[in-house]
Amino acid sequence: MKGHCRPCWAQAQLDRPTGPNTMLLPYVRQVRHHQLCFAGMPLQRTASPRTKAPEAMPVTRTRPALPQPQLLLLPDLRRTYRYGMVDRRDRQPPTNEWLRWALHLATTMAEARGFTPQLTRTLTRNLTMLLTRYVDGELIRYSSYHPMLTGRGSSLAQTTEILQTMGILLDDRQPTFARWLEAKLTDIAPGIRDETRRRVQLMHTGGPRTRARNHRTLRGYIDLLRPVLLAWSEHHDHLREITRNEAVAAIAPSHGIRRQITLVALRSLFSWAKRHGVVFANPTNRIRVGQVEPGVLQPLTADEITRTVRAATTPQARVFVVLAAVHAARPSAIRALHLTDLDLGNRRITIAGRNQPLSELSHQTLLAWSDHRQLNWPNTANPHLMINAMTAIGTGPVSHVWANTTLRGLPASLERLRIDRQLDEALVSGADPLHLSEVFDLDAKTAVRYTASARKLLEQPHED
DNA sequence: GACACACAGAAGGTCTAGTG
DNA sequence: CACTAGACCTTCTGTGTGTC
Repeated sequence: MKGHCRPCWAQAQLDRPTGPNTMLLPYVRQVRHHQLCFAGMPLQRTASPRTKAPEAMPVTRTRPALPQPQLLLLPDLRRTYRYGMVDRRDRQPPTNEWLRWALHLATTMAEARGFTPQLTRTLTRNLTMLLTRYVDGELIRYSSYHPMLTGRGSSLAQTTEILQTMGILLDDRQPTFARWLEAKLTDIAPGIRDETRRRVQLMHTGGPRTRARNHRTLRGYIDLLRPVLLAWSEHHDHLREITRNEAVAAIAPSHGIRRQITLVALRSLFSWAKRHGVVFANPTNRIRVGQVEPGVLQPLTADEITRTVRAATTPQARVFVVLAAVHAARPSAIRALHLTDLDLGNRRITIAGRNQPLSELSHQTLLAWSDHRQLNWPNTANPHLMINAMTAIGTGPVSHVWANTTLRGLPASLERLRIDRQLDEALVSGADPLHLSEVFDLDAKTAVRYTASARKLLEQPHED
């Protein structure tokens, strides 16, 4: 056993409980066992990060010795494909050790994640096709196999993941954000464009003194900045030529929140440019945004809520509606829920880090969903509570569109349900911000905003 | 120290094109 | 057919700062 897979050792490690919810345990066992049990391949011994265990814990495995990779492209994909169509019905292991390794990774992945037989076959075929004639030192370009696999409806993502795991993928896809940014910066004067690109890219990736911003935030900024930068490009070649008056004039046409964000984006750009010596002075200094008056949050009517509840006919829609309407959970928090966050035995759930009791309705809804999940995807390794046919073969969360699909077009969206729940609590509690903050773990200012709306509603009751 | 205001960013909703 | 990613617009939330 020394230096090789030891299922007994693995089992002993896995017999330790992993958390309050045991639903995940079989999957964890399966995945971790396969990570350890790599048949036919020697296992390297590594010391535990916490304790020195010189003769134990075979956790990482070796792969065929990989020389320094060179950009040696597959010369002729059609030829490669033809060679890939080898008849493997004799069940003999392939002679190429890279292909053997890839096929083992594929089998492991398929078993661990509960792939369908068809998906497993497709993945095997792809790898056979790509690696039958593979030789040490080659890198396989993503763009070289992408058109061929997509044309065949193959498991492109899984194939790419395995090549990446093996370290033989040359991912030449252009990042979506970079592509989008380039398109947005066209027709802008080079001196302005280049500095803006530098700033936005830095905000996107983050740096030693800059944390990475969400791409949606940056998209919002650029959408508002583009008309301003285009107008400046007609008369200027560089950011340092922009005066304070021009900055004021740039935000003058917009109003409300758009004006606010435009100024925030300009200020962010120029303050960075000033710090890095790109401009001599910051033209956005001392320009005030002005206060955007927050509106009064309005409660949903009984009819609106009824329509949404009736529309939620699928098990997953019921979970989203109940958690939003009863626990004021955000859709993103629901999508991020893991099985381990749910403790049906003790009737508790942890949403966004906050542990809370489950109501009877929530308990019943989640029980129904658990049954549905187990029935449809019994072998999935995805640790998320909410999964669908596509995410069941992976480990990621479902998309935000899927969460809203059944409620599309209805007045009471998940977000409205969440807000309505918090507003309702504010009305019932006599507009007490402390109570609201306690119940929903809200920031004090947010709680005050809700209670302010509640007070206005109590003074001027809604028509309904 | 309390408060109001300003700022910065995240996330929701919806639509469309593409993928498996 | 079910679903995702991306795009666009809108809205909500949390933190920082200036003033009294």
